[in-house]
Amino acid sequence: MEPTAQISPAALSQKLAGSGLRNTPQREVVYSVLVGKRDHPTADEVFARVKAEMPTISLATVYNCLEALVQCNLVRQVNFERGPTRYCPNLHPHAHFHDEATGSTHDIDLPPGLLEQLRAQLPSGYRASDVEITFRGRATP
Amino acid sequence: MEPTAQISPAALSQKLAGSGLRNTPQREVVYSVLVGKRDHPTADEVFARVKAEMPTISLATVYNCLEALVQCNLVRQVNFERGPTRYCPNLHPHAHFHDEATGSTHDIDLPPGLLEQLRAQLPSGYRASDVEITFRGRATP
DNA sequence: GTAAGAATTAGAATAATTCTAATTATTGAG
DNA sequence: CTCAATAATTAGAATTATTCTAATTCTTAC
Repeated sequence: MEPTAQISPAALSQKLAGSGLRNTPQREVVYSVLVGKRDHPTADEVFARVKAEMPTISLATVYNCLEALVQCNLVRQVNFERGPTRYCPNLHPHAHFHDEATGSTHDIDLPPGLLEQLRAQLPSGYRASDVEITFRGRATP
Repeated sequence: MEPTAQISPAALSQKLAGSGLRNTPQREVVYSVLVGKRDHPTADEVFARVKAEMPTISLATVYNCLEALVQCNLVRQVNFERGPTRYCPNLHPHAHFHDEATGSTHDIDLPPGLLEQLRAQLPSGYRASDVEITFRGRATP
């Protein structure tokens, strides 16, 4: 997979501005740390890496910067079903739709074969015991 | 979507036994509460519902029961990327593979159109702004 | 240059989950 | 049947990840 190129500080500022946010040295460093090592770090790990370059930064600021970068679509949160784990006794293959307006979660039926088609995308040697598909958005009745 | 039928206490015991676990009154009540109202409750919500029937149960036991039911494949955890949120600067459409052996997460390229195909499964009126696909398993090199 | 708003900081607070130690229940061997 | 071993439960403490708070600093626009 070709990597996402690191954008320039000017472009970063512009992206942030597009969401009504400012650029700051902290946000630049947090972003460059993420692009520099693409191993899906946690906020704590980002904090540790950023501190090497900017020892006075606080964990709260790292959270703030990550939130800003996610908000302006420069960074994705990998597991964004934040909050408590939810449990589901439906054993049929299905996806979940998380309604951002109501906070509720609905099951979405999947046609047979779709999961297999997805599994087929895995490189050889990758054996997936589970596939989780989550949609996030709004349902208009 | 046709609902998962509630299995009998005997079948529940058998399923649990298959994973080296025992059946208990607490596990039966937790399971029946999940099947009784399929709204993807949190552990806390399960706790509240179960207490109505079994006031002496503890939250720790509810967690234990849920874990047991997940382990014997009677219940699915809806957001199972437990632990800290991870961040990813890769903006190309891609899925994630979470290696259970190493705890690491890899990006998985997706062919163009696959996300659209997935979105097409949504009932009308459902508008998804994000689709998250997570594989869990092992990668054998 | 100054006022208003935004961002940062340290540390406290909260929320979800896991751990601990004591107790109770169940199972299997004899 | 009885007893030891193991499993499950309980209450509460501990931990972990995240968010909040209040004080301070930085930017931007006028």
